Amino acid sequence: MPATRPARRNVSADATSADTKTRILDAAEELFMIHGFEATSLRQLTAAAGVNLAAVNYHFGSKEELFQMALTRRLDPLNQERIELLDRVEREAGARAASCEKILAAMLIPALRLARDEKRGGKNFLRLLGRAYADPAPFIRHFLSAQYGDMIQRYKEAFARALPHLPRVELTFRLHFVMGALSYTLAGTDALKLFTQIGAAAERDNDEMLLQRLAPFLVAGLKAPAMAVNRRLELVSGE
Amino acid sequence: MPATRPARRNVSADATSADTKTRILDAAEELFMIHGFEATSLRQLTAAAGVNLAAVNYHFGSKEELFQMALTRRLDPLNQERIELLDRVEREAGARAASCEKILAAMLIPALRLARDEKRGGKNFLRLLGRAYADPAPFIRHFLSAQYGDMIQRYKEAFARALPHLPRVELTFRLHFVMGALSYTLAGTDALKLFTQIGAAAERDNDEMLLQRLAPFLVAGLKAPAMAVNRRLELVSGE
DNA sequence: TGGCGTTTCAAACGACCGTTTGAATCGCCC
DNA sequence: GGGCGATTCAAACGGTCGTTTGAAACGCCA
Repeated sequence: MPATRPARRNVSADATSADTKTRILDAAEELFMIHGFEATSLRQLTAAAGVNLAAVNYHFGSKEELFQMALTRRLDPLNQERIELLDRVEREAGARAASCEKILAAMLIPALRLARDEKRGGKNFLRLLGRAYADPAPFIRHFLSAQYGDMIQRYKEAFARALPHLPRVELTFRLHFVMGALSYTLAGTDALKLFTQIGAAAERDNDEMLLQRLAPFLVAGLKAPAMAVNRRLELVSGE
Repeated sequence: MPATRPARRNVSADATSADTKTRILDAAEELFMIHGFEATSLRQLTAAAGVNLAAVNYHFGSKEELFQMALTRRLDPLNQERIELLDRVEREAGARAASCEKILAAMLIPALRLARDEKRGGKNFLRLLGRAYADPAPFIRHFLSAQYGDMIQRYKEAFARALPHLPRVELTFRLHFVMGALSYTLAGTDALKLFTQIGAAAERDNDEMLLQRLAPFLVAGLKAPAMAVNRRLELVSGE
């Protein structure tokens, strides 16, 4: 009864052809990114990885656990780097509050580095992550919330110190908007094909240029004056 | 050979129990919103609608066409209202360019009205729409692009006049960010459960409060100074 | 009332799904 | 070389999927 997962035996530092688990994870990263969790079948996934169909259940237990492992593999180092950068930014700010720009940079720079590093998944993984944010499956939501919660809380407190005039509730909403723009940008789905006319921008630069342009947009949004009480969204006077 | 869709015969203005097509569309709106397109089966959908399984293929041809029809039903009036409001805003601005705030309001107010109107789908449909933005299925992407393209182009030109100093490429990116924050906000998935501590806000007010708070955030982001050339995203001096 | 196009219905179709099984194969240690 | 756990493999499991079918029920008009 293989209720408990068997332990790896010999971890050969194989450089030429990756072992079964890694091949599965790499294929999962790409296919889940392209098609989403539900629309990706284990049959096409194992075929793309060049492994037997049963290998997923043997090594990971289930399709859901494979998905979580594909996320965790890249997300844990990414989030740890984010925490370390935030620590550093706050240390260097000393008694003063770290600036919005620096805090946001601490959040985006690790993603930027990861996007440039194909060995850590590169752009593929960032798109998978952006996709996962928007996926409604309860196990995905629950997993991300457990995996991201602490980091988000740390950043929220940092932003609260950087924006002391901003009501806490308003900050919560704005971080919500920040996550939305970020995940949508990372996912790169862009249903409206807004980018069709951008043209000559080198493909290689796109992802970092995206985050480079995203940062000032988000900083300005975060620093915007809080919505005035009783000042409704209005089209023309008297509406 | 029922290759062509049969025509409706007697459109009874039924108020008590909606006809089959409407019941299917209502159930589709809710279930696609909750579970997404792939994860929603026609069997649970027709069961929820109280109609026969074959009714979907009879009335709509396929699951994909049903999805598109569920979107179109609400989206066409919504977008038309957006175009009309933009026309009005630009007419009132006269020779001058309409302000960013007004243009954005013309975009958000119809969504706000729809969120308040349960007869037109209310919050459910807005979440379905936000979800559809993030869905990678090619037929959804293609459909939204065809359905939204013209309206987005109109708004893009309006924003370009309101922000004449902003390079066109920068505006394209920023509208991308705007769409991201908007769709993520509408979808309301919020994998990180940022809202858990908001507390006492009345449930009924949430959706309009969301858009009320989103507007100043987005306006500030749109008005932010363009990213300086060679000014990289940086953490500390010299990084 | 009979006929006919529209709609509903139960049933089945073939295909694919995630998962399990049990035997075959591999790689190491005694 | 034999033994044994780890891994791979082909095959099948039960189930669900979207779609199709052909007959039954319905609603109108002649």
